[in-house]
Amino acid sequence: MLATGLFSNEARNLGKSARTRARLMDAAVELFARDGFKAASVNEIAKLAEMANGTFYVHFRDKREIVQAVTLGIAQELARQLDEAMVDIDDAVERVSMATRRFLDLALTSPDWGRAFFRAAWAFRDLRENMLSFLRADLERGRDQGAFTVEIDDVLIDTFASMIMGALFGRLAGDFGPEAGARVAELQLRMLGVPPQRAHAVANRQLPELRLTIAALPKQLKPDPVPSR
Amino acid sequence: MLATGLFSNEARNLGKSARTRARLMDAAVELFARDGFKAASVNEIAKLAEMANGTFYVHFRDKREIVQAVTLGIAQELARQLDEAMVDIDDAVERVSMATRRFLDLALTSPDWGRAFFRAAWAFRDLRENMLSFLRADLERGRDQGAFTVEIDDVLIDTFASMIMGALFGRLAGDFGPEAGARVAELQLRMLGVPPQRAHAVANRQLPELRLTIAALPKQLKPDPVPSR
Amino acid sequence: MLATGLFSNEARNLGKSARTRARLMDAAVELFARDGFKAASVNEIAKLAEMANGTFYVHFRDKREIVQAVTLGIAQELARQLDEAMVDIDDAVERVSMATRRFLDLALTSPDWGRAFFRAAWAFRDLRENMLSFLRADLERGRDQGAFTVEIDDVLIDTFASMIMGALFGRLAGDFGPEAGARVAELQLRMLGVPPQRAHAVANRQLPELRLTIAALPKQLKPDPVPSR
Amino acid sequence: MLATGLFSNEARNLGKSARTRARLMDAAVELFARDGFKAASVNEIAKLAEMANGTFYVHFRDKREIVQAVTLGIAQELARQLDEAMVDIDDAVERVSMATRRFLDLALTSPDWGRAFFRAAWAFRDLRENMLSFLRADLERGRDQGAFTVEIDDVLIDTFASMIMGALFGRLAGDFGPEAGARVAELQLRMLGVPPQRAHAVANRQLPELRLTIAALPKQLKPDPVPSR
DNA sequence: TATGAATGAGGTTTCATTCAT
DNA sequence: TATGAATGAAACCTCATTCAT
Repeated sequence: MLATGLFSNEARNLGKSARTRARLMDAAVELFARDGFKAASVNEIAKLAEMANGTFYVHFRDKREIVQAVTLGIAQELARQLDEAMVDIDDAVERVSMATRRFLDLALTSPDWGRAFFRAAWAFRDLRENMLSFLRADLERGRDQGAFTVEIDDVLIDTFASMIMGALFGRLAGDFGPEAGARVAELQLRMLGVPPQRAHAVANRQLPELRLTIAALPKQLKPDPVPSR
Repeated sequence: MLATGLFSNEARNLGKSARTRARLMDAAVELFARDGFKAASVNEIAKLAEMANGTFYVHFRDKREIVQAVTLGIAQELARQLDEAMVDIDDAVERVSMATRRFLDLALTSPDWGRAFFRAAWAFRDLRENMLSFLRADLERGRDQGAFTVEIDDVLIDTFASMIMGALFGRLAGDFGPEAGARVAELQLRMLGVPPQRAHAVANRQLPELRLTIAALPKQLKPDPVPSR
Repeated sequence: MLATGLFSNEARNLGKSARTRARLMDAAVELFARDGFKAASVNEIAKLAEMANGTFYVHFRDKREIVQAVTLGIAQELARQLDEAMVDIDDAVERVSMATRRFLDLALTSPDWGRAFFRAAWAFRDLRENMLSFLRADLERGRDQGAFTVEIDDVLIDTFASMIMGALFGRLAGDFGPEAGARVAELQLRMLGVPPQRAHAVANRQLPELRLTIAALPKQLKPDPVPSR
Repeated sequence: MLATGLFSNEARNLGKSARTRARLMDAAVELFARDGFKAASVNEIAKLAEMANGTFYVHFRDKREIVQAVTLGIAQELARQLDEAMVDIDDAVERVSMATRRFLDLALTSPDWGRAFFRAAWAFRDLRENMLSFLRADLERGRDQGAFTVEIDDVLIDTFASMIMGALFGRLAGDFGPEAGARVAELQLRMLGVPPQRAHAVANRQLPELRLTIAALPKQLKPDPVPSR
């Protein structure tokens, strides 16, 4: 019955409608990851979710809406889990390293989510800016703590994010193994001005096991006008 | 007559067939940049190139083929020009800074090319690896010259490339101005272990004016099996 | 709660089932008037009636049935009210003038009803013939009273009706004002052979105020085989 | 091969594209007549025209466009033929009688055209007003010649047209025979103030045989905002 | 080579209707 | 009675590709 996707899991205790909607979203994630937002067809989503194509439109006004729901759902869930994982950490150097490494772990927990997130990151400015604002806070914290010697500006933040996304891509493509997260975190810390030894030490510190929890549902998101799909 | 695109320019002294083909490629670049590879339609390409849709298939076996031709053509041309710009430089620190800054300048000379390149970079592994091999050479040179203290591995190279691509995206989206290239180059040098002052100095050194030349034509390219489209 | 339509009003003292049915019919009239029989959708009718779409099929076997019910209901109600308004009039000249003028007034009391009636008139032969039989009686009365010099045949009756429908259309479209009824009645009387002065006088006579009452419910109606939809 | 419709006939000496387009228009007329503009489907039109559904969109941007082309084509052709038939007649009484009778003859030459015209008349204000302007000219001529005693206003013209349309409907529905045209013309003349004997005489005068000729092609037309389909 | 009409599979979306609750 | 999720046929339209000229 395939009710195995993460959205279905989140919705397993909700009403029938919510569960059907979640099944569609799970199917959509899978196809978005494989084919992209544009190439994935509504009919195929419905077929993969094992329901009639008309059913799709009972739950989503149109294709745009499921793209938004899936995208936002993934972003929110990743952000929530990342936040949870970092709640106890105060040191900015640790936080920045943790953010990169944990984010990659989380996004790779379900490669479909990772792939869909990767696509969405280029397509939706809202989502991008939302993620970047968290990053900015930690980078500024590091500057204020005197740990980072580099100036914090938009280019830095964006570049920092690009390094993470590059690592995500490499891992999804199978080019890199699990150690890539630590490696990229180390490079980031070097870039920020953390002394090489400390950068290496912090970035390679053993992380506590990843404990996954499940949560809420999405709302809104509007696509970039320009460089999307 | 629109014979103004870069491919048409390259082909201006070739036979009629080559010139027709080039006009199609110029039209394709424009539409690929605006709509993506999937959404750009063959009919629209032919219309923009001011010829009958059937003519398209005289010059390309199918849509895949023009995507490859355009993509590879752009990559080769960018690589050629970049190479030319760097031919006299020996110092790896200078080379690496120059590569990032010049590449961005070149790719933004024609935003359509930049956009098409950006899309292609994620879609075609061959193209990616081709670009990365040049990078690797310069990074290893820097290590051998004792300028870079960081270990050179695949993750580093890929990360370095991601930083460039992130900057390209930001510039195409209008988020960054022309200074972004120098800024990213500086961040890269810091990451590689170049002392901050030198990194800043080299990355912000005045560049010789960009002199554009025109050249050769493409052949082959196969798309990634997995995370493309 | 919108229980304000004419059918709901008629059914206000009946059982709950009848009232629900009436609410659906009121919603249907509104949408039929706006969109036509074909374009009005069952889901939209139910939504406008503020109930679940499934409820529709508790009260009507299918869409055809509500079209018939609404159509016949409107026709019967218009005929009843027209009849009531004319019950005291004996002179055929007065009756014919009154029929045209009052019918237009009645049909325009609720533009939705007028529009729906207009559409139905071309679509349902039964309804048409039902209306025409009343007309025939008055025309024959006029002939027998010596007021009309024209021969009474099917073409005359139909033509007479067409003049009314044309006026209805013009008024619904906003092309004509309230005076159109008198004008058309005058033209009809001239056509029938009433002397112009008398035609003018009778057609422009002040009408007693329109007093609306409410009444019964529909049953049956079958669509024309040929030139409908 | 069905290349028998009137549009195909008109286009029989034109290029292949025009002939295909005409075949589609002939098929469309047939289906519009039977099912209405809304209910007739593009796929069915293509099927009836014996071509692939995609071919439809080679010749028409969308369904609206073929509705306009067919509608305007019919109206123009009917107007042209009617004009031709009346070119030698000066007497307004004769002209008015001729217009009604000949129009009905023409429209019934091809019942599909008649039916499509009937539908279009209610749906497209432009078309309606175009036809009415010809009518107005003849009615004013009659007034100026002293033949009509009635006042010429919008309601009169519209009513006059409604009488014709009513007769067309009756003939299409099979309710009336060929004599209906003369009968309606007589009623119209009576309405206008022509003395009954003259009205009868003129309306029943033998008409010269109908000689059909073929002609030009359509351009433009926009649908009514309000009371259409 | 070049043309452009023709094809038909497949995309998104709507909608009358059914059915389990 | 009432609900509303589910269905699947069918609507409009797009597009890569073929083919006769």
